[in-house]
Amino acid sequence: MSSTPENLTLRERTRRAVRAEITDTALRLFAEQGFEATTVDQIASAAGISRRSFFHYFGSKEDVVMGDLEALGLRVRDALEARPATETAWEALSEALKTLSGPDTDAVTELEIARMYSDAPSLRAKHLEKHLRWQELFAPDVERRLGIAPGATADPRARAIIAAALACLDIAVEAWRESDGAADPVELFDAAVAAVRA
Amino acid sequence: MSSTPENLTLRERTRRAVRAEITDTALRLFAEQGFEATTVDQIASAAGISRRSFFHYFGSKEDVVMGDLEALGLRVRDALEARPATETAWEALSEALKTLSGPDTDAVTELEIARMYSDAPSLRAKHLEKHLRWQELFAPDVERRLGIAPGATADPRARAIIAAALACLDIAVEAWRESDGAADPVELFDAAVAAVRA
DNA sequence: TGCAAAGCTTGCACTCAGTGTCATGTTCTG
DNA sequence: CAGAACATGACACTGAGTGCAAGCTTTGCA
Repeated sequence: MSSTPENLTLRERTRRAVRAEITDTALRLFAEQGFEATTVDQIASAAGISRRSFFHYFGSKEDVVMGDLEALGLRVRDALEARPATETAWEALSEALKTLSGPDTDAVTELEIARMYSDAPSLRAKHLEKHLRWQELFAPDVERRLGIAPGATADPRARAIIAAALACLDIAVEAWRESDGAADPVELFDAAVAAVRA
Repeated sequence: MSSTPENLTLRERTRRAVRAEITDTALRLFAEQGFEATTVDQIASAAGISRRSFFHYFGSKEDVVMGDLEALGLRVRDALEARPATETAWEALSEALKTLSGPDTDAVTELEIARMYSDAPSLRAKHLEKHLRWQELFAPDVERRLGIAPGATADPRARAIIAAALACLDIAVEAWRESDGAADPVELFDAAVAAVRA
């Protein structure tokens, strides 16, 4: 279920190819010069497109690094909704989030990206913004598990649990980066969750 | 311990006065036109200073709204360290954070600010950034309470608890804003914490 | 009291991100 | 093949934020 299904329109295929090309170019430049020191003009001309076209593909410089967090969020949501109804909100959420650390993720690139986050405030900021989106995505399921009428009230409980779980995720990734990829991210995440729930 | 001690140099006093003046002007404009629709030029000329001077007082447009979150963080840290050593990390943190909701806070202004957050992404982003700073501020005390050697390891536990507590705080404020200030923020916070720790 | 250092204000010029518009070309659909 | 839909790039523009230098005021010290 990945890598460019052939039964796609030409436009769509080139679009994806160009997008990938921009991403590769940009990540290379970021790794070489740092995120902030790299301008959109540099990325565009290195990728052989115009500055304007860059912004047809990505809403912001940050978006290149973030990848498709929206799609990732949807995947996690699906994993969450697939967990048995008998599991508590915390259990189901934790397990769903662990699907992010699949074997298909490229650890080296991930580590490079994680390192960028640590010295580019605007990147961290956008990332946290995305988590706010995820919060809404996961809320219905978590509310169901808590037995709250969905979306009806301004009940903070579901959102609090989700936000806490996402915080654990971020902390785990951060600790993983600090260990230079040596530590096991899932273990770190479990440790974080355990500490929060103790 | 507030409002312009008189034994201060003239420069310092004027500096504070100007800063306050800019803040008032800016908040008024933000309330009238919205945060994003208000430009720094507008704020500067409405406050009777040059655009350049504005940036001598505030690092960014967002900073005007945020106030002195750094100082606030220090206050919370002090409150945290003043809690009895017998309290758990969660207990101490919760109580320390509740000092933010003192009787001296102007609910009307706070509500207006909270509303701005909800429709200005850059504002939310900067706010979350500040919380990252708070995390470092609170970490030593929390590590002590957990019995972790301070700062030595990449142990995620202290950071996770702090991040979770701050998430509860944000969620509580958000819910409070949604209730238009009707609900009790401390109750909302407690509900959030209870849900997370359940 | 007077003078030098330090600080404040401002204008100007600059970089960079991001957006709107429009003309030109390419691909898709029927 | 015609027309719709989309892609591209050029141009011009806004708005945030920074560096620099000139001219002023305050302050601290001799």
